[in-house]
Amino acid sequence: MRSQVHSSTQMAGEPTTMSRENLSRTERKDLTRASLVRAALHLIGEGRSFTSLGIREITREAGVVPNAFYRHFGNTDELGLALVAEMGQTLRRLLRQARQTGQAQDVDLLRRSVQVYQAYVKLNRLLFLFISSERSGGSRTLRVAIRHEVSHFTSEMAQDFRRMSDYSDLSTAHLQMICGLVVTTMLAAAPEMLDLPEDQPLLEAEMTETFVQQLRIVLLGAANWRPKANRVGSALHP
Amino acid sequence: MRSQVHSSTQMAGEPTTMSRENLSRTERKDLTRASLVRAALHLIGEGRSFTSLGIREITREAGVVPNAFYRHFGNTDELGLALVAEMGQTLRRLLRQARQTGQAQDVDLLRRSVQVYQAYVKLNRLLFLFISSERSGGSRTLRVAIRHEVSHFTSEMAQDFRRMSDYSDLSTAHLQMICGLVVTTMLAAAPEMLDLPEDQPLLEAEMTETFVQQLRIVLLGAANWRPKANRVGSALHP
DNA sequence: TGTACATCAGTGAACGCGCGTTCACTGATGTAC
DNA sequence: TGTACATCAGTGAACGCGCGTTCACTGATGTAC
Repeated sequence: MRSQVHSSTQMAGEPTTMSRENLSRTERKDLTRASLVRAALHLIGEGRSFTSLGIREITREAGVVPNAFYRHFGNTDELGLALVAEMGQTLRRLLRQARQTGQAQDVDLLRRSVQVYQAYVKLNRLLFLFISSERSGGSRTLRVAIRHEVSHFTSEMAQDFRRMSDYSDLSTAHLQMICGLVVTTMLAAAPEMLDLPEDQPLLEAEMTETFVQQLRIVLLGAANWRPKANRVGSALHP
Repeated sequence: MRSQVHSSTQMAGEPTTMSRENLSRTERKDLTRASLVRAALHLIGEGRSFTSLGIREITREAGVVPNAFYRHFGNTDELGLALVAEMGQTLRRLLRQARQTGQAQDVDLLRRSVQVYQAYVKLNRLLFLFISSERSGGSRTLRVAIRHEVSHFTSEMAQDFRRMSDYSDLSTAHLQMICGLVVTTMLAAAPEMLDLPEDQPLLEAEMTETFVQQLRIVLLGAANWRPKANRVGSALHP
């Protein structure tokens, strides 16, 4: 293993420096794997799109020989799937935290949730950059995987909605449709949050406000909306 | 100019075969330029992402020597900007057509508009594939250009909303916010429409229905929503 | 109208480069006895 | 516990390939007189 220390950023995959000593072979392998994943994320953070990353580029960043890549992944898409999995976990954590926040009786549940979301997007900046761009940009494999995670997230959110009195009489399909709208709005907001210049708190507050208003409109609409009977039928036989 | 005929697809940029004869130099140049743009779109249609297209690949598809590319564009991003411009025109045409459709007194304006939109997405399939994937995936230059076209489109839509009685008392900023939500929903729906298998009319009807319901919820919410006074202030000084 | 010259869209060959992937290897870690 | 062998994460060199970009060019089109 090279001792080469590269780039000044903290590699989150390696808890402490020189931690490779006193580890089993499996543990060391996992560290290398993690550092490949972190390297890819780090390159994304420098403005590269995941799709355009190459094996040599990633291994160079991770401080490992190109060939070593194949001990962990068959190709870059497989590494991408690891990132998608991480994204799935992040979204699940997000929902859990939003739920806790919601249980404390709160004057403005929506605004609190938006703040939780915003904090999450900033905290997981690189992951959100990744999914924003690969959700429709990248390889078919990645797109399918991301869509899968997102629809899973939507379903979990629908479960939570079920418990709220405003929506308790809606069918599962309709709840899914409503949460789909919420999730679309959330995911569209993420890249805009990430593009904001750091030193513009006013712009950020404005954007947050717009985002809160949009979600409020969606929820207001959803609370007042009820399906008309037989609409699918009439769409099929107009 | 090579006489090589390649690929079985109709090149929309060349109105009739052998049309190059009897044309001025400028006209021929424009034809080549158009065929480069069509070539890029065609490759997108084969599942390639625009970001990953190379100059050699595009010129090969256009039946022209790699070097010729530089007579028309400095790099692939410049070609992308041509596609963005085309997209802008398409969106403006869409709005015009939706407006005409709306003027005929119609029992269900929203559903009609959705049908117009769906037809447009299918008709301009490759363009919508392009913007879906480059909107957050590609180069910074392209992203900015696309975002610019989209916000222009949003503003025009806000103008149209202003004339509707349900929203006539809202400020420009609020109309923009509402239309932003509508546009986000529309753009998110496009790739899903395009991913549908051709031979599944039931699935398509279901998706259309979901899409109509989502927009109905947004409009219903927007019609009932009115801004609370001083909200930005309270967000800034919580 | 005819001629001499300028322009310039597209050609064809060449370049250096970084890529993905292969191969045989090394030497520390793990395992069986 | 000690020894002999197997495993396998990471190495280093090499390969063939397609890429972007350059250069001098060709010959039809356009222009000036």
